[in-house]
Amino acid sequence: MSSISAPRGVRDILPDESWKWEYVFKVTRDTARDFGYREVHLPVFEHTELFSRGVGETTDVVEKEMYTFDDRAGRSLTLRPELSASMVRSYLENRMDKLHQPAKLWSAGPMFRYERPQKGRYRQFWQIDFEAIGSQDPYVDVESIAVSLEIFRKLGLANLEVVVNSVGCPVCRPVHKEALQSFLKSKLGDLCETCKGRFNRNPLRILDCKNPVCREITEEAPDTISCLCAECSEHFSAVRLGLDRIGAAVSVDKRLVRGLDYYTKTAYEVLSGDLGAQNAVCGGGRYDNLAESIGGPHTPGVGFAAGVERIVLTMEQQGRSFGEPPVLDAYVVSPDPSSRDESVALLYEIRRSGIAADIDYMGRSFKAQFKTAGGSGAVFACVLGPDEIATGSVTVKNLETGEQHQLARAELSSFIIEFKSAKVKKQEGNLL
RNA sequence: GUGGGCGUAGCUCAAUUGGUCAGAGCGCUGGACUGUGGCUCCAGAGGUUGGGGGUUCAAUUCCCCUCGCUCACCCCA
Repeated sequence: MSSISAPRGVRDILPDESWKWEYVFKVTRDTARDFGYREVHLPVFEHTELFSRGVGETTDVVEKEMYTFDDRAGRSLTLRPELSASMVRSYLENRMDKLHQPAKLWSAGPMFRYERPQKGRYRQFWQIDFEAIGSQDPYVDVESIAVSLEIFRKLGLANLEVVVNSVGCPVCRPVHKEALQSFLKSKLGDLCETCKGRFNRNPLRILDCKNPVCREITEEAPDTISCLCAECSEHFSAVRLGLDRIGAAVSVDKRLVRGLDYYTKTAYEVLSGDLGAQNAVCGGGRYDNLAESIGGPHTPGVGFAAGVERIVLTMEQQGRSFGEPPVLDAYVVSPDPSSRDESVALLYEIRRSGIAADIDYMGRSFKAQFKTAGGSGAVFACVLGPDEIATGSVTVKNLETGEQHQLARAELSSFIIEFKSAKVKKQEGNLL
């Protein structure tokens, strides 16, 4: 095959899968409404500076994973690798600080990172993102975590591990950094190569290293929690208390460190036990300095992002329901070429009444049309041939029961609609 | 960016220790008396065995390169 294929690391979400995504988005949308978050649509590319300053120059994401290019006017633009920076940019640019606070916003869409593709890791991947900007109340942290857990609960996700930590603020971070560096100084030679590099640039990440040797060494290392300033410490206990109060099963992981520089205080992650190495299904936290780092006034904020591919993957792994896939209500069958025009007219008639319907466009035989009708998932086959035209009727066959009768053509739509609503009621009855 | 595994019809896979026309199931298309699907039966279409090069009388099977997939490192959603 010499035809063009999709670039590495991206994939097509085809109909057999897209309806599952729809379900995830529906649950997300409903939950957003329940929690008072409103949807925004943000651009897929931004000024490169937004990310280099917002996310952090020394982060892996910015250093080696961004899709950056110059546009025709020579501006450096970047395909967004994450959403928080854009969300805060939008908040500032649209003066949302003048509106009711905090601004509770959510969004969903594709993100782009140049990484080696792997299970649950793509170069274009979808995130759902929730941000609450403008408040430093610990209960907003709690709510942010709660939103994500509620979405996962509704989706039926199990085998999740929710971990939380506090990474401090500009006051306590340097204290911890120093304590950590002086602790590690003598052991520097034993650390893995990447951690040696991290020692000066980003020592915090050494705590997060999965290398067993590094883990061993950092076992006794000072954690962020022990170095928190009074304010951060108080905030963290309030968050934990709040989580407790709402009954969220969350454990503290002192080693949890997020990869993006803007996080302050609360950091949290939701891990799935049914994914491979890429097991983070959701990550987030507080970022009280993000707005400042991109040139705005000091503005506190908390949020999280969840990976849609990973959510769907986990759900599939766990055999969760995605609701019902969309199917047609009716398939119009034309027994004879002479009646096709009328059949098409009927098709549009019933579609206009809100019935999902289709017809053959391949010149198939009568028999084959029925076969297609059966395969389409439609409950009804509606036959309109010379006989029916002569009597102003249409023959309706219930493809599930095999029952068939002739109706006046004008009654067809209401017949199908009534059947559908009766079916829905029956399903609801079964649920009760 | 680094390593391991893999790459045969639309899909899932088989086969040739290098040698006649590369197979099956599912799917697709058509048929099994005239206007009725799902089951069954029959038939058909569809592959220069990811692409390129090399070794050989001969390669889908061996070697190299490349592209892609996959898993792990890394990173994270």
